[in-house]
Formats: sequence, C-alpha cells, structure tokens
Amino acid sequence: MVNHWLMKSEPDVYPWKQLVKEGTTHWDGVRNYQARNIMRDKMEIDDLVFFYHSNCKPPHIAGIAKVSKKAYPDFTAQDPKSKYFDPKASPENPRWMMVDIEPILEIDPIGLPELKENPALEGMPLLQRGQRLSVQPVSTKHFSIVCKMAGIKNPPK
DNA sequence: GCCAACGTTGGC
DNA sequence: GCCAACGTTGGC
Repeated sequence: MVNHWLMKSEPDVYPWKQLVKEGTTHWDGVRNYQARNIMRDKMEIDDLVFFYHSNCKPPHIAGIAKVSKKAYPDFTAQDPKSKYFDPKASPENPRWMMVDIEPILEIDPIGLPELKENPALEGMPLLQRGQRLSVQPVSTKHFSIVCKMAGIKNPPK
C-alpha cells in the first residue's frame, strides 16, 4: 500500500522540467521539522508524490513523481558553502533529512484555483488556510480525484 | 510588493 | 516555560 504526498518547489529554484531532465533528484533544503519528520518517518520507496509549483501564477501541480530512496542525511546542511548550511548539523547529528524522487508522469498542470473549486477535495491539506508545509500528505481518495481532474486514464499505483 | 499565517529564537 | 520579536512562506 503506497502513501501519497505533495512536495512543493518553486519553479525558479527547481522546476518539474529539471526533474524530468535529470531523471532523479535529492530533495535537499527542507528545514522544517514537520516536513522532515514526514520524510524520515513516513515516506517509503514507491510512494507517489504530486510535484507542486509554488510561488508562481497560478500555483499548480505539475507532475507525479515517486520516492526512489528512503530518507538519509541532507548533506547540504553540513556544507558551509551551501545556502542550506546549518551550523548545528553534524555527522553525528545530521539534523536534516532528505529523500530521492524520480518523475513518473507529466500531467496537464492543475492550478490551485481549480483544486479549490472542487468540493470533492475538501479537507485536502494544501487547501487549508495558512498551509505552508513543503511536504504534506495527500489522502488516497484525494490523490485519485486529482488524477481524474488531470484526465489520467491509468493512475500510477 | 503586501501581508497573513506560521515557525523559530532567545531573553527572562 | 512563556512570549515578544523576528524571519519565512507563499497566495494574492
């Protein structure tokens, strides 16, 4: 039984297209405990992920990816040259974690306004007011509804 | 660019 | 352990 997630990225920082081009990426730079805990404790290989573009007009889901490697230390936290450097991170206590993801399906982008208009998506964390979590859960039901909205005939499982 | 919402920090 | 100050996120 796979879990479903949504991960936010700003298109200026790391767009969906780049993930497609590279074939895989490590999800570095998460510096929020709740988001880290989800990656560290909940994410399993083959879990499905909506790749969400935030901070653009309109914000949208750009594609579907899957978890390809379980959580491991985010090495950028220990690199003084990285903008994600955290002086409190160390090899003994890496503090921050990341997973690897791979693209599996490009979709027609679904905008945030469109998601908000669909009453069947009520309760989806992304749509909650003030929701800033960059890694968040998506229920199996909501996942399949969004897939339908995107016109996907055979949703990945 | 604004600002509401939220998380983190640090003095006490 | 409280909470004010500050920083960040991200929709609008």
